[in-house]
Amino acid sequence: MNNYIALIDCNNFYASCERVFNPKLKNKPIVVLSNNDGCIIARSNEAKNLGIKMGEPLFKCKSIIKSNKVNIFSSNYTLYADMSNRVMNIIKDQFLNTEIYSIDEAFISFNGKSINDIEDKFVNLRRKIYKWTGIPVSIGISSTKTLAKVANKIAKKESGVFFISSHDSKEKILKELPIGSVWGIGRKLEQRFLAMGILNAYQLSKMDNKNIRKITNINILRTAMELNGVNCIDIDTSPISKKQITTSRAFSKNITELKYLEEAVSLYVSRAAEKLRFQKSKCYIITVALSTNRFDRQNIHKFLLNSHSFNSSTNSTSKLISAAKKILKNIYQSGLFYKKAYVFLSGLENSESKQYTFSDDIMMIKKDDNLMKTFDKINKSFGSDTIKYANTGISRDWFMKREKKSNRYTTNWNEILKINLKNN
DNA sequence: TCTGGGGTCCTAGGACCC
DNA sequence: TCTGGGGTCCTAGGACCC
Repeated sequence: MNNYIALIDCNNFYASCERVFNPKLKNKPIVVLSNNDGCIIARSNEAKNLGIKMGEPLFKCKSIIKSNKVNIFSSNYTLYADMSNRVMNIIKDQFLNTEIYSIDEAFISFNGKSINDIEDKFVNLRRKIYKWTGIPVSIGISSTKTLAKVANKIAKKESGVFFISSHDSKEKILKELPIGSVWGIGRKLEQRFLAMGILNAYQLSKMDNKNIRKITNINILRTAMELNGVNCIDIDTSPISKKQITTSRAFSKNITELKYLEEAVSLYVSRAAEKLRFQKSKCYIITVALSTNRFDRQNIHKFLLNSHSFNSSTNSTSKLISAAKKILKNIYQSGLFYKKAYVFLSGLENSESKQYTFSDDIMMIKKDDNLMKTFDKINKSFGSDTIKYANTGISRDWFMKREKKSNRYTTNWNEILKINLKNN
């Protein structure tokens, strides 16, 4: 019995989610946009073949989109998160050691005997996920996470399941894999390696360890070792708490008035505090930042930021909003055109094992805890924002633009898919 | 007109301790 | 003339991931 690692990756995930509920989109080009309908963040294969690039601003590829009748969608995270849960549950049902790595990827660790058995198992899993959710996935299998990533790239191009099984095939594959396509090597490191004549994954795997360590960091040494089949990056099956929580978003238009900035920042604080309570944490530090449009060539780009420390950690939305408003007043400069606001929560600790001090008013803290518990419970049962803080804004004119959003087919009764039997 | 959001980890350097 | 050795913690900034 050998230990293997598989990477299951949903194909063009957001675009595939849209397709599940709209079969007319089959074989048609689709793109999904970022918040504010700004950039392309997902493409179907047909859209990729038209030369539309990942991360490209929409206005730059308008003409290709128009002439090829590409279907455009604003991002619908409610739908994508629900579809992701469905896929992940099927995987977790079958494999004990599953790490949900991102919204559309999961690593699993398993023991296997024969190559044929293993391939059969994953061909079936792939079929099952497609049948039960409508989402196509690719599965790469090998001995380490980094090699499973490599195998997955090939699976995407070929039959959907790919197993790097023999030493010889691995060598050939790594020689054909450009250095910049290795997991963990970004743009900067790619340039450095190319300048040194390290052009592909195979060359990296053959480099001297001390030399790698000298020119890069410990992570890249791990990557190189993983290419040689040595496990260095563990499967993490427990969802660990985040060490920092961020909520930041660009506005649909520039804001100059403090009043609207207060609304936006209060809303972002509410969201961040919800995330904080969801992972059962409290924070000591809140940071608020404002930024002007970094693409505006007429004006200097400004990034204004300040923090507040609490004597006693908190996850109360009211306390956090009140601190955030003070920071905001302090950093705000009139006459600037603000495009984006940020809220960071840091200095996190477990709320259930919190240490109190003599100066803590424990009765008040318990009261706050209960209030927040009720607040979250109501919003969970009746939908997000059923109750909200009034200073997070009523009309929210600055709120992000999402003009091409599809329905939340799976989570909202009013938006459920309707089938017209007459036409069938 | 128009350019995402949310994370993690590592390193270097400073402050400080004995 | 001459100025140790070893450690921790914190922070800012850089690089990476999806």
